[in-house]
Amino acid sequence: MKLKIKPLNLKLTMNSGQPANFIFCFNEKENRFERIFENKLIWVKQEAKTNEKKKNKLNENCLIETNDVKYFKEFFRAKDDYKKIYKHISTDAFMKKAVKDYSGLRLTKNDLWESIVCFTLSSNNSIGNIRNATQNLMKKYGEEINGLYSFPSIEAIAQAKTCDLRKCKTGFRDKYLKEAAQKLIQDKPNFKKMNLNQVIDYFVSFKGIGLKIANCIALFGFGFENAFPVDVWVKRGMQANYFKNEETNNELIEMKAFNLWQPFQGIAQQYLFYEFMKNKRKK
DNA sequence: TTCCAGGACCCTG
DNA sequence: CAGGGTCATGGA
Repeated sequence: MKLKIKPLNLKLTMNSGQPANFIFCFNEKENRFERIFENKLIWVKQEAKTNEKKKNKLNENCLIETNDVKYFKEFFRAKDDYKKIYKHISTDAFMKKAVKDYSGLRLTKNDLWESIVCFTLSSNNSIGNIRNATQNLMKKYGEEINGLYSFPSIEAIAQAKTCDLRKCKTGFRDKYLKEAAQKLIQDKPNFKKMNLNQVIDYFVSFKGIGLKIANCIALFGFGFENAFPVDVWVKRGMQANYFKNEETNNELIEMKAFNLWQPFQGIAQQYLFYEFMKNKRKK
């Protein structure tokens, strides 16, 4: 079935630092992203007509094909009005360029438990390693369906042996995963009644989860688009653009982001991250 | 070999 | 509460 999501750059979105990057597999033969969800194979693809010269305008490149419209409507947050969002976060020349360069990068709504695992693994880690560890966990603790593996259940990780988690290349984060699963089972938190700050406070109480990762969970797992994860690159980018390149603290950075982009700080953050890192990585 | 990856913990002063 | 060492793992 066809689904219209406007705007959307599928590859950019799926390969960005969101949980999809770690969980979905790219099927080269079929040219599509696929995964197991609720015991069935779901997939999505987009005709790659994005030649470098043909910039993605809002109306272009928005048609995708999928076998699960419902899942991907929610996943891509189809209701988000990016025309309005782009206008709102294009506060200066830097952000205007970021929006232009990464047009079609969408915030995705991810499963909460999957988000917790992926971002717990992200601590002092690289994208490649996170992906590798996630896939290893899926192979060992997920269920095989059509040659792919589902994401491990909370119970499976709660009952896993720490040394077996370690064998999946989770590194020192092995115990964090197990403890998080056990804590969730024990707490039975009622997230529906929680606002952004309550969600962040709750997850910061987990071992291995600090403010940055808690904000990532709030942003990608809950869909709080006003969450604002501050990592090293966001900090540098914010300081370079809005603090005359002077050293500052996260509190002032969050306040600045609030003043500039509220309530879309989380989406602005993604664009700022990629635009700034593109130029500054490798010195 | 050394350094670093979209951090967080823990110990010091 | 600010600053630094430490934590697995793999790639450059």
